[in-house]
Amino acid sequence: MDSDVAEYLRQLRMKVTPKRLAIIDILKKESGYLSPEEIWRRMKKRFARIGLPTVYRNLEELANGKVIYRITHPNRQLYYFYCGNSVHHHHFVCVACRAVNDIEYCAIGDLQEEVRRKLSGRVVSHLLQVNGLCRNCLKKNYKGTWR
Amino acid sequence: MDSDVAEYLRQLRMKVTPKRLAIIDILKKESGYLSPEEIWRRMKKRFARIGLPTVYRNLEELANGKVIYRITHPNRQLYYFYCGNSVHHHHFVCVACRAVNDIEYCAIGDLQEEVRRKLSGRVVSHLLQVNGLCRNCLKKNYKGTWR
DNA sequence: GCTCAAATAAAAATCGTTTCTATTTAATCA
DNA sequence: TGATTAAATAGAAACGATTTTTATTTGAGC
Ligand SMILES: [Mn+2]
Ligand SMILES: [Mn+2]
Ligand SMILES: [Zn+2]
Ligand SMILES: [Zn+2]
Repeated sequence: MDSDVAEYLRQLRMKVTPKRLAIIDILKKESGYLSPEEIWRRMKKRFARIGLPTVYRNLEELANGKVIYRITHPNRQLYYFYCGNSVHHHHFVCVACRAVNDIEYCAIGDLQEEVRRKLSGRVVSHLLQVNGLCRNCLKKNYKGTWR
Repeated sequence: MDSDVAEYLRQLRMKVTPKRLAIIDILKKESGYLSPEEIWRRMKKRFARIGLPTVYRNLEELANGKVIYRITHPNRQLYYFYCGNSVHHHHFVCVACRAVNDIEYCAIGDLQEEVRRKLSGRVVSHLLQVNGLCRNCLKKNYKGTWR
């Protein structure tokens, strides 16, 4: 359970430090995305000394290693969430409660096809994020602006 | 040609100022996206006095009015481009030369369907951007990192 | 032309993020 | 185990893209 993560970190040639594990644990327990500062606040409950730059650095490294992911937020600040799903997929983000859920559908095949046929170009990466209101926030009739 | 823009600005209740028109004109003439500072540099060739905050403010307001659009860049800074296509579509962005081309294909119907069926949620917006190398940069064998 | 809200210039501030440097720690191996 | 060493960290400082502020100018309506 936690040893998967440790093993995965070793594969990435990253040291298995208590703070790294804690950051992953915090994100695992959260259903939605968090900002570096929010993660830092939670870290301060677990560690007497923990610097904000450490949180930033680890978040970036973990995202590089695909242990965690970023969402694209209209305020253009950084937000991260944990996702253990290793097959290609995208995300449905609740703009009210910040919950992140997997979306299986991806039309990259058709997109590549159109780029090749009409533009003679080559697709290198793509970004698909679906935003909206999750089941719960829909029930609560949340007036949806981004959080 | 330029009066379309003026008319459209009036519809948006925005004053038709020379600087606003110049910003749109600069973006229209560009095949790719530009940063606020790059637009400012071009503006300084046309106006003796032009402040960077004016450029920022106008870019945001024009984007709100859908006269221009943003791209999502990995460095999380602001970039804008002009697009006159008024039907729903997405963009293919060349990471080498910054060219932006329209993509017609959009699977929003299927995505909404999946969100409703599997998550009982409601889609409010979606973000689809395809990145890669355009025809020309492919020819030049450009080693593609983002610009 | 006159009026007034909107737009602007210029300077300053903001603040999320990154960099720097000395210190600590995890991993390796004797 | 203890020594070694590169990676990780704390804390302070810097950074810089973007935003705010205030006085001045300008476009639109009459
Ligand atoms: Mn996922
Ligand atoms: Mn377009
Ligand atoms: Zn995909
Ligand atoms: Zn779409």
